[in-house]
Amino acid sequence: MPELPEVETVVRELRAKIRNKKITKVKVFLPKIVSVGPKTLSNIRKNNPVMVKRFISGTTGKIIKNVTRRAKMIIIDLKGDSAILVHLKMTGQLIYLSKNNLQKPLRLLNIPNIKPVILPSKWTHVIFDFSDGSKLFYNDMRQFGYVKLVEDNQITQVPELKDYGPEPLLTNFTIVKFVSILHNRPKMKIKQFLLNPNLIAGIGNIYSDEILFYSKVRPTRTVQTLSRTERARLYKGIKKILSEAVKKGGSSVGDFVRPSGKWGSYGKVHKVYGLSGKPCQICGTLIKSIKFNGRTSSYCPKCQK
DNA sequence: TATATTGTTACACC
DNA sequence: TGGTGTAACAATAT
Repeated sequence: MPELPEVETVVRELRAKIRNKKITKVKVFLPKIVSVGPKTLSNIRKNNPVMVKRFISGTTGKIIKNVTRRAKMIIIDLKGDSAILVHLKMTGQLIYLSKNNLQKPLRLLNIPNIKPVILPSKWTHVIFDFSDGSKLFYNDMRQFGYVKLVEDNQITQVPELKDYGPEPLLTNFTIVKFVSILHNRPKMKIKQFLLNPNLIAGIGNIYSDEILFYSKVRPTRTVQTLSRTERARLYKGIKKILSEAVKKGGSSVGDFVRPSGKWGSYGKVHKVYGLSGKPCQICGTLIKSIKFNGRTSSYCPKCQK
């Protein structure tokens, strides 16, 4: 379940591995995963065979200029004014293997007794081959993610990209900006606020729970009830929790693995997410799990007010 | 077999 | 018009 830190981890490792490499071959096993142009999701899902041809011809032979990120979107910049956008959604993976590692079995799920596999697996939907014999695999068990090719001049028309809020780890995301966004949404529950990508980009269910624990604020509080101190703690929490998770290479909950096939270690320091029924590490009170707005939230009833 | 899962969009309502 | 809340959607493992 990749959120900002996981996607950032993928982007950094991928950048180091595939920059300046040439795509020599592209294979698409599941047509609906790929698309061309700044389309909406509903248009992407049409399984268009012409789309697949255009995707393959538009990417084959191109050289990778850079790999960057906006919110949870991976942007693979190609020389010649186009880019491949990859959204991993719930269970997407981008796994890079050098020529020497292609036959090495990988444990692709963070489940103790899962069998190692050699790629492509049954969940591999797209493969990019590079000129040095290395390969990039797009795997996706739930098939919620997508890979789309856009011209650089279309990038601002991609709906999900143009609507994203500020990047929380950039220096231009200041406390003044944060407080003003809060101010515009007085009635929203803080959990929902943190999860909304149009307000702040890149925060999902794991890190919103962890940020709220750090800030000592319950997920059900509305924005207008938050004190000055709590707003400041939330701001600090967003920066701190996300940047520490990036340092540790993400959380590796569920299906997230790094392009190298290794796992991030932030999951080991989760304080509330996935710990429902376990004692709080600060006060020993049992972590509570509630569901609202269709999402599960875990929090400590004593530490979080 | 019913359910849980999550990022994002669609839509109804005020 | 735009903030807000809710439902829907993708597909599969358990």
